[in-house]
Amino acid sequence: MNDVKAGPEEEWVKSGEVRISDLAAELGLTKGTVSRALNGYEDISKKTRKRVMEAATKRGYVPTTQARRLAMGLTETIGLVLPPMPSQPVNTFVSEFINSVSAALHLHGYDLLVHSANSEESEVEPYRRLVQSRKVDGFIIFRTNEKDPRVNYLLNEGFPFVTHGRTARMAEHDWFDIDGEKAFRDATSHLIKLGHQRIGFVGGGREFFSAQLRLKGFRAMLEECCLEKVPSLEQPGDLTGQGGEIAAQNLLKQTRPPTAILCANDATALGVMKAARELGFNIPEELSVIGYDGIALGAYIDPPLTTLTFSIEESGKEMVNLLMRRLKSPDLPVISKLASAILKLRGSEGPPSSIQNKYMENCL
Amino acid sequence: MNDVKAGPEEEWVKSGEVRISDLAAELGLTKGTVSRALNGYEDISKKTRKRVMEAATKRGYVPTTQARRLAMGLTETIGLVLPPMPSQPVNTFVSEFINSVSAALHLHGYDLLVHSANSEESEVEPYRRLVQSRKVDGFIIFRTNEKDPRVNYLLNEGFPFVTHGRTARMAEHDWFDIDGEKAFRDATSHLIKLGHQRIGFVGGGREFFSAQLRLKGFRAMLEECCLEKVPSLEQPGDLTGQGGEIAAQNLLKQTRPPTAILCANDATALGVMKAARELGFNIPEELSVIGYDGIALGAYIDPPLTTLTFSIEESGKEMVNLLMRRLKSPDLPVISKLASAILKLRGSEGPPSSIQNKYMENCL
DNA sequence: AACAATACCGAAACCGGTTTCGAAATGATT
DNA sequence: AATCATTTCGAAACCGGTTTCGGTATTGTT
Repeated sequence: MNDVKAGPEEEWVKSGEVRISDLAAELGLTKGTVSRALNGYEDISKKTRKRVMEAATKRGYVPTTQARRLAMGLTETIGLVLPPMPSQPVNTFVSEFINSVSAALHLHGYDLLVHSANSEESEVEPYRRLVQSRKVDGFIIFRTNEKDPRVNYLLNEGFPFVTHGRTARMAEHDWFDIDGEKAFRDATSHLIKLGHQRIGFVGGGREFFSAQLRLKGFRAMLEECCLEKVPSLEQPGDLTGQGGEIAAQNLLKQTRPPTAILCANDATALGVMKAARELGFNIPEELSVIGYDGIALGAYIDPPLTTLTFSIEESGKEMVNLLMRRLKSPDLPVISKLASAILKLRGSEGPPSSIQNKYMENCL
Repeated sequence: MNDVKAGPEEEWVKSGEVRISDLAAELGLTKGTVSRALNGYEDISKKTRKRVMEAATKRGYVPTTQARRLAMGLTETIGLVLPPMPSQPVNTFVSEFINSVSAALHLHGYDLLVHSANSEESEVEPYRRLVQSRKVDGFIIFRTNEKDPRVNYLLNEGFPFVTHGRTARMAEHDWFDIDGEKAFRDATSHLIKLGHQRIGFVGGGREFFSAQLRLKGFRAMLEECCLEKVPSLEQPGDLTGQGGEIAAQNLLKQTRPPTAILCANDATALGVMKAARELGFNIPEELSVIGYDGIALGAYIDPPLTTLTFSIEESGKEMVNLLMRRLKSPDLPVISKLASAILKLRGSEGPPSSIQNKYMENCL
């Protein structure tokens, strides 16, 4: 039933072979008229419009995208450049994100062009190429840095884009972000309420703005609860499992190790848990661990990883909305959207062992 | 230094604004001549060619992709349709795959169009749309089923594509695959050599050809080693963590549970490990578990997951090579490439506890 | 010096659509 | 019935390139 019998005398059965001029000739019209009939122009009589549309569906006419786009002067394509993959990609985020962005774009008739970044060349080079060759109408950018060369280039070029994550120039471009500061305030508060007094933090690289904001939220809540800020409990990381391992070793080998560790993402958290196991810390009895990202895998490890999670689907949808708005009216003021993450308790955190918990009454 | 000073009198500074006709006018040539000069035609004198190319680089001329493609009658774009994401996506594979495919395509001057599959419509619908609107020249298909509607459609349409994975019609199309049969023979052999006699298997859905082949390899090695085939030790799965959990419960609640479980992929293996923990089985002392996919996360759980792994980068590269060959000469005979997975020992397997191991001498 | 061969470039068609403009046909008005 | 407004469509330009074909200008041959 899926077969299409294509006799040699009816080669038109094969889809995608009929052009607008064929249709026009068959109907005794010009291609201009056919085009207007199909595109809903008002200066076409109902009768001819009907004739045209029937012939079009009967013959399976679908306009050639390239020609349409050339004529209309737009590509109906959005570019997404994958950042160079870290050697240990725990990136379930990326595929889900691509999926949701692509689906959202499709609703607007747009396509998604995915480009990979060659790590040998400059970060902006792929963007420059795509802009110059006019392959895309706009960009989706994710994993922003505070000072982001991509953002600088595109702003300078006046080329439309939306970022996932804030930047130093966030007042000049549309962006979507998760409120990581609030998220980490929440997570920190949760740990403090459980009784933790010494809480460690493993961040991302200095270049990741979002990681900085998470640290900020962590510090803010500590201060709000009158807990002293201990510099040695704040360790840098690189958002990978390995980075988490190293940071955790630095934390747990201290004479007074923390009773809980907040991690800038789940990959880091997994590294932290690995290091903790190897150093003989039981989780969550002797060490609570909380991650950020909500990767599904976290539910399958032992103990299941408590994490801050957000809807990737929503992220994609919102970003596409922002971008479409920008494309439609380039001169509108920039807008942004901040979504919040929620703390998904799964079991890798709990109250500290009672011995460690002797300063509880310090604060309210 | 990243700034481009664009005075109002030199709007040409902005990239992407100069057309081939502008160049031609400036040089006193026709656009046809300019085009041929830039594209290396032989009927252009060295002198003019030099003039043209210098002017082109000076003015930053880059041909408009859409126009070029329309004129040349090809899209230089390859389509990749993401299968509907399972609710529990442990798909680090997908992003890595997209990345490698995209990078490989770029070397050939091709772009990657990523489309998401709407789960409400037919599986082939996205392909049909992309073919009819002539948005792509070919497809990369992955996660094939034995009877694959997408393959049927494209074969019927005579449209170029390459699959990652075999199908029932693999003699009719180019494909790349990992030798899952051999991989599971190896893994099974490894377990048998460790002393395991009762080995469980958690497969993928019946529809996944690759999962069937893995089962086949498992059975083949059992037979080769004179171990009896126990039907109750072969459990179906669905390549998700949840499926693994359920299957593991079925296996481990038997009166004589297996001492090792082979899983059709890593997500399944994680589910199996979770269920095993909950039922009180220590891994690897009381139960060995082996997965398939080599996801990086497996190294961070406890115990680290032993798995069959292969190079996703190689997969992408090889598939692109096959597809490019096909596009260049559509009438060449179909070819295929089979790569092998290697067993990455990480710690989730070991010898069975001695009590269970009393039938050792049954076989050579 | 006359003629054939070659190098080089212009002209124009083409890819497959969209959109503007004007003219013909139709209908309404007086 | 003549005039005017509307409806409806054809003609042609256009988007920005590529490619074929043919005609000069130049060079090489005898």
